[in-house]
Amino acid sequence: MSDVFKALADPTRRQVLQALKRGPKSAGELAGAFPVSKPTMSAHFAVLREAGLITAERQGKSILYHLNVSVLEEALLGFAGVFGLGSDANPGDPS
Amino acid sequence: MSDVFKALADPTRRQVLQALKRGPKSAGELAGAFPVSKPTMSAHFAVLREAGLITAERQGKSILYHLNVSVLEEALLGFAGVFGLGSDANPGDPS
DNA sequence: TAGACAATTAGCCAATTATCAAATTATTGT
DNA sequence: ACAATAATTTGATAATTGGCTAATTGTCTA
Repeated sequence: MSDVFKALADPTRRQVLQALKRGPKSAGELAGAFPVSKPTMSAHFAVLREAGLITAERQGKSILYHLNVSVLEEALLGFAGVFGLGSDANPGDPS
Repeated sequence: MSDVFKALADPTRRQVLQALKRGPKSAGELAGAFPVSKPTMSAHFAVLREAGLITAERQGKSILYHLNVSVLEEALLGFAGVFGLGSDANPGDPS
């Protein structure tokens, strides 16, 4: 879970996740949308992959990245829940 | 907002926030609860302060730290909302 | 005001991170 | 098999981070 928050600490990586919201995109397509080199983007993809936030799927010459919403949800809402935030009834200790 | 996610990237800092869930605690009290030196904890407090996640209040010799839940909520649920996660109806574009 | 206590700041080091250009791997089409 | 395309890996470097000890600042009390 720490890996997820570490991954989310970088603005570029958060934007990559948002870019994948609508559906999978290729590494090149994503790289083209940010003002950094392809190798740098590749490193960001690796961080996101290792956190489980995205998954890679080879499609011919390209590699398609998919957002893994459930991992994001578990981390974000899970942590929020500890503080009694979010939709939940009251999983945070109400003592 | 990036400051908040950066602050949340460190496990010790996340635990500090949880420790403050029940109410304010002094710097020393918090420092005593973690296996790192006081100066190191002080640096963590500074990061949390600059992110707006905690606020400091001098109380005699001690400094009391308060959790600022609203900042946490805004960051966590705000970002989650972008992905259509959370309690919200559907603020995420449902097109 | 001197001493004790609480916390931060200063100064340093090791490890990690973000970045790039160049080289490498993998795949497709000729 | 070769050339072209897509992406990653390698190798280098600068900046940031997390940690420590020692020194400093601020506050209380004797």
